[in-house]
Amino acid sequence: MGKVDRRILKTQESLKNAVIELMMEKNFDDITIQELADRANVNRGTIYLHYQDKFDLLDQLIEIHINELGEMDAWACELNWVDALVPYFEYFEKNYLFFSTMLASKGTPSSFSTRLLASFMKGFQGEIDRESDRNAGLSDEVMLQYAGTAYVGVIEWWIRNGMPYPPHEMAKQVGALLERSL
Amino acid sequence: MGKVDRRILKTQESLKNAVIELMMEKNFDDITIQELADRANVNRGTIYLHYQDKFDLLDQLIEIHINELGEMDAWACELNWVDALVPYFEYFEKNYLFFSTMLASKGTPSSFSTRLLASFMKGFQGEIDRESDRNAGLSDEVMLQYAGTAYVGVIEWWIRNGMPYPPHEMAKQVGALLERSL
DNA sequence: ATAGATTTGTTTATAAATCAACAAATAACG
DNA sequence: CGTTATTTGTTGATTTATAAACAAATCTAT
Repeated sequence: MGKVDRRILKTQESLKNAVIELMMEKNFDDITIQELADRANVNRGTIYLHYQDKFDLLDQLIEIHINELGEMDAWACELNWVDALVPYFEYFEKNYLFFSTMLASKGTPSSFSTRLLASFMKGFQGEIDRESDRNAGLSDEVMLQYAGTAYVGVIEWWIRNGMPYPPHEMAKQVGALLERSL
Repeated sequence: MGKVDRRILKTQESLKNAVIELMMEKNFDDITIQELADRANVNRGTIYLHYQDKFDLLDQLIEIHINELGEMDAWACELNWVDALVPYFEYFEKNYLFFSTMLASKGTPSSFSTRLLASFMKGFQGEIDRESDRNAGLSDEVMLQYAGTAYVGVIEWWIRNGMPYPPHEMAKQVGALLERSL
């Protein structure tokens, strides 16, 4: 895709930061378009040039992160689980503000955790061990659901508790557990 | 004056921050217009919509601070010296990055210290004690030059040394000294 | 010194952001 | 309920920022 105009990127980043900031201060439903515009230092009308409404804005913000997480698969598919997880936890750490806000506000529209889970399960699909007979009698569906919810659950816990372990330590432990599960 | 378009303010602030940032990294003369544009995340041509060249940009940046310092006189003219100085040192502290960069780079065009000195001397003019005969035999010129250079000198020292005393302490000491000098 | 590469300052047309004004939808409240 | 106020989404005219291209000036090496 050709390069996007610099102004668009600036505006969108301001708005995305504004959403995160405001969501830390109040419920998403209580945020008004004017507030978003003020916080992002952008004209109210400008928002409508990019988004349908504030829900759309939040959706796109979520989508960006889901996509970025998805793209990390390509890099990781050659490594073992433990090493593959390191960049993920580093990503969570880097975008701590976003994830903690997203996972904290339970009333978030288009449930963030659900989308995260779906994304992870899709990423796990090719990784199930069918060469050995270790998983004979286990269905893909169950295994994916099992590993997916476990992974999301651990991330939620880690974020909510202020990231008590460094990313590489999390990768090591979670990687070992995932290896056993798939 | 009517309110300025939001885009103008954003662009100018980005550029002014960019100058300060780059001046901390390299000599002003070595900074290129393209670098400024990149750092400010602004098109190169946009710079010419606001400034003649990089010298003009720096000049206007300086002018803003000189003017803001000048406007503080109005607030302060009723107080004694010590109290009057507090907001000044708070201002220096708040804009630490600017002042330290400006006072550090000796090769700065349109010598910043000189302009600062002129501004202070002008502010001191009405403050010389002519009611008592304490200053009989002393010319305004000498007294202004004396107090002005002393004041600028102390500020330079304070900034260069990482502001070793809090603003109110500086105000107290410098205030006492200025009271004796004028 | 001079050939080659950067940097500069200007110009174009185009795209994006702005402001102000508006009616319609929602919320707040007596 | 009804009425006031707020928020929303859209519009149109205008301003600002953008990218790309250009010649001229300045820097850099050889």
